[in-house]
Amino acid sequence: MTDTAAPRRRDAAATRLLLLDAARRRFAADGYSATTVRDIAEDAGVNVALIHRYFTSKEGLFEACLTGVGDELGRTAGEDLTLDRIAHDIAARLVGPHTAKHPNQILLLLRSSGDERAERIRQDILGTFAVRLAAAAGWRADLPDADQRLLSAQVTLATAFGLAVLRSSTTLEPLASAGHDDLVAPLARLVNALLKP
Amino acid sequence: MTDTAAPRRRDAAATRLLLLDAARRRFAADGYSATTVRDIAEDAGVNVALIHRYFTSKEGLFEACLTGVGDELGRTAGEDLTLDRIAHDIAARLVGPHTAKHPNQILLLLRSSGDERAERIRQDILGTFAVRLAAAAGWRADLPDADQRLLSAQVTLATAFGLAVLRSSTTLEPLASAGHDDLVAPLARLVNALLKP
DNA sequence: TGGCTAAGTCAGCAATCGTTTACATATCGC
DNA sequence: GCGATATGTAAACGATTGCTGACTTAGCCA
Repeated sequence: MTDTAAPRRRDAAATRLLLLDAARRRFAADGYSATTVRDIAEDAGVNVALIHRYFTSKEGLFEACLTGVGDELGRTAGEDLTLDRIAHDIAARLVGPHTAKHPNQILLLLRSSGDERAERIRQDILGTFAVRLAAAAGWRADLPDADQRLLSAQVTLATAFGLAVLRSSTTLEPLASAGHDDLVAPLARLVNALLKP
Repeated sequence: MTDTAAPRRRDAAATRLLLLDAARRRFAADGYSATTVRDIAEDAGVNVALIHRYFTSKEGLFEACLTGVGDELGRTAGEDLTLDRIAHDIAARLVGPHTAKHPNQILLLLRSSGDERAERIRQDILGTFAVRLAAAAGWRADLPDADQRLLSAQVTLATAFGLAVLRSSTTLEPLASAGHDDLVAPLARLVNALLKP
């Protein structure tokens, strides 16, 4: 019985990703301060000291996680967002296939480390996301009711985040075990009421 | 110059409330694990050891905070909740007058300590609150579409929580500085779309 | 193949955490 | 007024935290 696991091949980029991946899960699920660097390192199967080698600090790692989801959202939820697909997209991001690999990464955008730079990154992502949502609903900055429309988009965004939080931290039924289609129904009505021009 | 502050009169119940009050603020604002018992004690102007005397542990104090907001919600958001007052009530709870004394106490219901008993308390409060919301919209357990209606009520609840989180942890404009009336407008449309029978 | 550098390991630092214990003193019934 | 007891204080405990430095070893190129 060779129970001694074969030591992984040395690869800086690969272990960096391992750490980033484990960190994203932990931070999203447990929050910043409840997560220890030793937890992350153990999840990644990597020595603790490497966290500081590749990310200089726990804060640095958290920052990297934030920019990670930022880039991912930038790619996934692209420019071609149409009004009648918003409800579907939100539902997909709550129960979709990526949820299996990266459960509830949206939550990461609500986790706070207290660090100023991380906070700025978070603000930027949320801001551009809200604008993108509003734009899909015909919003433009020079319209007379621009503020009210943007506010409505942010309320819609709030619903998405609230659903993510409730589903991840409670067993509130029927919400907790609602599937994609179950969520699309009320979300479509919500989007229609809030964002329809 | 008598700069030595007059030592408060010894009063167990009073200092218990001082601790509870400070704890509710801290836990709601910073979360469970980011809050230290020394922070709470200092805010309350009270010795750290008294936390363990009156609440046996940090977890115990957190539990007491939860049941506190539970009772308060039970009293404030009474039985007489009508459909067309929901939007107003939610908005009031986000920017209302109690917000001055107890800013964002709703957030406490989303903070997790990991403790099992605290988790149960949280679940109970959220569950009954969702049912109460649904009931105001004509929901009854024996209706054929009971689940869908309850789900819609929980989505509405999710919006309220999402708004609380976003407003407390970001400076997302115009949401962050939106007043009561600004919020009622979209919330009324939302409630109308989701809960109207 | 030998050696140099990058990649990973190990042990332990100082600080802070929740908690406990031993002690001081205000408060109140008698 | 006196003593019993509830209330508050002070100091420290062990455990855990993020982090660091000195060390070992694998990987690659000349």
